Amino acid sequence: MDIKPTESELEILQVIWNKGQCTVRDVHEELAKTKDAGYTTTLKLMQIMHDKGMVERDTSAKTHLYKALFSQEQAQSNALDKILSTVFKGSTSDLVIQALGQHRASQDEIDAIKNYLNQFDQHKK
Amino acid sequence: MDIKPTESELEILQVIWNKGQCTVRDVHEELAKTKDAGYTTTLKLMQIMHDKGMVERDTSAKTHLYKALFSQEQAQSNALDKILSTVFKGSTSDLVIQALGQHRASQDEIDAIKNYLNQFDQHKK
DNA sequence: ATATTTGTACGAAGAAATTCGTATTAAAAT
DNA sequence: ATTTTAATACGAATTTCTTCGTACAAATAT
Repeated sequence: MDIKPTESELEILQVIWNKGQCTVRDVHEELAKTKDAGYTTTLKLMQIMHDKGMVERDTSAKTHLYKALFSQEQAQSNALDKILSTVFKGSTSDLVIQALGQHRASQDEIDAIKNYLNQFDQHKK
Repeated sequence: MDIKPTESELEILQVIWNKGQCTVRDVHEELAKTKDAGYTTTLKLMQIMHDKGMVERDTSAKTHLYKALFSQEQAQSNALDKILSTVFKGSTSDLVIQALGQHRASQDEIDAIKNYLNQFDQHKK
């Protein structure tokens, strides 16, 4: 499958990933908090996402229920690949260092990353 | 300034960042290696980028010379912000760990990151 | 039962990004 | 000098994304 959600599609997917399953209204109310778009706009977008095969939906009841057909992790992986190739010349370490420099991580987060790296070392050894 | 290059614009910027300075032909030949678009398409895009204030150009000679008006680092920073908010729920450590897991870093890269993290610690202390 | 509310379907307008053809001019080659 | 090549300018077609209005159907409230 071709995972390349547009900007608006990602906004919607985020809501779906959070709730696991959503009606159009769920998504719309969530988006309405930070944005103002009409209800039918959200509806249409979700229908298009369905046409594209990004989400599935249960139409057994009047109000349809949508689920994502790929995980947030897959989207993350894709997003990383994309920016790695478009702005980081493929250098993961550049990306990591820049990310850490830019958004101060908490000590816990830093520890988590260190642990991760250490695990890696042991594995290599 | 508003830095939000489109997909095609990023492809072009990459070439410009690499060479530092480019003619349309430079860019086009580079892109032609992996893509096939007409020369005037690239030209037009670069003109639009100029209109948008993304690049400057020296028109003193017949063949114009283009330079980026923002650095790759700025674009990186922007790209990171964007995917952090759209697919990583703002969690830098998630992003970092996923990036490391996905693209095996070399030992040198891992060391570089560790050093970076250690520096951070000392600073905090 | 009827009116209102809540939902989907869908066409179409609008906006943004991409692509390309043609005109024109400047430089280079013959 | 003239022809050919290489460049820019720019309008316009195309495609993709976004937004919204209107039509209609089902559920709910009166």
